[in-house]
Order: sequence, then structure tokens, then C-alpha cells
Amino acid sequence: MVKDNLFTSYLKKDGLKITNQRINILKCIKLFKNHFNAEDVYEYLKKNLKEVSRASIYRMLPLLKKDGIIKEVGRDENDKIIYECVENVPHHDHIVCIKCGKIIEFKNEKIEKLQNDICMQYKFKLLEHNMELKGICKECLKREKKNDIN
Amino acid sequence: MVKDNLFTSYLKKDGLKITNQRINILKCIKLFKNHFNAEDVYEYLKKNLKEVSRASIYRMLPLLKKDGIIKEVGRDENDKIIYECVENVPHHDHIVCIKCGKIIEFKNEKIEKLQNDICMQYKFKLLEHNMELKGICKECLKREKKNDIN
DNA sequence: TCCTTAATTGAGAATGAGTTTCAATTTCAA
DNA sequence: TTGAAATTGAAACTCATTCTCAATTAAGGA
Repeated sequence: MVKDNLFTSYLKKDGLKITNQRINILKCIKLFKNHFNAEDVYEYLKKNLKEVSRASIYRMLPLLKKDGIIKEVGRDENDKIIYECVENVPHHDHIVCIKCGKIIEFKNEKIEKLQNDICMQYKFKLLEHNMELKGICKECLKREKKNDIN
Repeated sequence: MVKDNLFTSYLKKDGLKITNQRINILKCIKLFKNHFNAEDVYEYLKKNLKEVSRASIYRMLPLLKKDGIIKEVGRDENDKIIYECVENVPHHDHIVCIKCGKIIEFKNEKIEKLQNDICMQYKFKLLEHNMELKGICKECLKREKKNDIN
């Protein structure tokens, strides 16, 4: 038997049964202020004496993604899916340096507006977007120029 | 011994030995006008009597990606990495319906301009960008409304 | 052309993230 | 309280990708 609380409403709305495992997974992902993967959830719950099987976690994350609670943001170096909790991580886009890996976060209202316009034009209801600019940062450009004096 | 041709220049530039396998892989990916994965390359070469081992293909694709010949554009339903050959697929962005999977391709000059401005501002040399808008298409919205009359 | 050596290849084994199976457990509506 | 249906977890499984290593090959110098 699980008491009613903030976390149950999502489960109920989605027609999912309220189990301790699901509540614990939900509580856990709300704690991550940054990116996380399935293993992070497993480890966190294990350390905090709320063991949940990996199977349940791997079953839950795609559901949470489908419902927009979390967002898939890529893969890490071990090919694990990286997630972020939407309400914990305010929306932003990324500029990534392909040389040194530096990441700059930014937000541009004009682009967001244009994205909305485009979706209107195609009669799409826009729910989210991902934008990643890839290039070379100031420092790496400097380094490259130096090395060109061969 | 492999004759010099259009495909060898890239390999030479990168300090890679010119092998028939590499030439065949290069020829193959230049033929794909759309997305492809490692298995597509393997199957194509097999059918065309130019068998190359999967190992060689899986070794080659990350090199081609690193050098900007091909681009990683996501994962398919079997979790295979999807690539596209940069010079074969003119630049565009995507609107994806999260309900039915429909993909619309578009290009917006204003957004491209703004992306450039942003990179200038952060002193980044912009090389490429990925933008994906996710939402619900007209048809799926209609279907949803219909089903709401419960 | 012939050698040498270092890179490359391919077959098959290994890896590992994620999925599935199924018996046992739990939820929850009646 | 009860029972159908959903959920769980341990372990087996899947399968894309990577690794291993012996055999082959490219390429530069003699």
C-alpha cells in the first residue's frame, strides 16, 4: 500500500499502478540536477536502501520519456542513453567544440519564435526541440593557427 | 595494389593505407542518397561481389565520421547508428511527429543566420548544426481529438 | 623488383546496454 | 476481502558493436 503524494498523480494519469518501485524511481530522477543514465538511477536507489531492479528502471525510463517527464539527450562514451529531467533542467541549446569538447549553453528567443512559426506552417503542435551547434572554440582556433606555422 | 582514383585522396590525407576494402566502403557510401547504417553497407557490398567484413566497416565508419565525410544522425528502431553521407544529402532540419514518426524536412535561412550570429558572439567557428523539432502532426492531432469524445 | 615492417584484415569470440521471460508478488476495483 | 490483471526481479537473452590475433597486404627503401 502506497500513500498518496505528489508522485502518484503522474502514474494515475497514465493508468499505471502505483508501486513503491515507481515512486522511488520518480523521486530519484527529480533529484538529478543534471544528466543521468539508467545505471545512475540504479546506483542511487541502491545506496539509499531503496533497491529496485534494473529491469524496472529500464521499463520505467521509456515511459517517463514518452510522457515528457524526462528527455533523451544523447549517448555517453559507453553508449548508455543519457537523460535529463525536464523540469530540473531549464530549456537551453548547446554549442559544442568538436576539438576540446567544451559545451556552451544558450537560449535565443528569436530562434524559438521562428521554430514556432515553422511548426504552424506545417500544422505541427510543437512540443520540444533539440538544437546543437558544432564548431571550434576560440582557444582551439588559436591553437590551430599556432600549429600551422610548420 | 590499388590504382589511384578519386577515393584515395581522402585516405592518403588521413595517413590511412589504401586498401580495396576502404575504397569499396567509400564508393558504397557515396551511393547512398539517404540514411544508411553499417549493415546497409555490408549488405550492399556483399550483393555487389565486393565482400568486406563487418569488422572493417565498423572500423571505417567512425573514421569517416571524424573526418566529416559522413554524419551520425541518430539511431533506428533496432538501435543501429544511422548515418548520412554529407555531400549526398543537402543540409536540412527535421520536424518529427512523436506519435506516428512522420518526418518533415525543412530549411530556414533566418534560423541559419541567427545560428551564425550566436556563434560569432561566442567566438565559435560554426561547422554544422543539428536541429530537430518534435511535436504532433495534423493527422495525429485530429485523431486525438476524435478519441477524446469518450 | 624484392624486402621489411607496420598497418590492415576477417573470423569468431567477447562485451555490454537494454529487453524479455515467467513465476511470484502486488495493486486496486468491486 | 477477493481475484483479475499489472508489476516485479532474477536470470536468460538479444544483438549492435568492439576486440583479439593470426594471416595478409600496402608501401617505401634497397
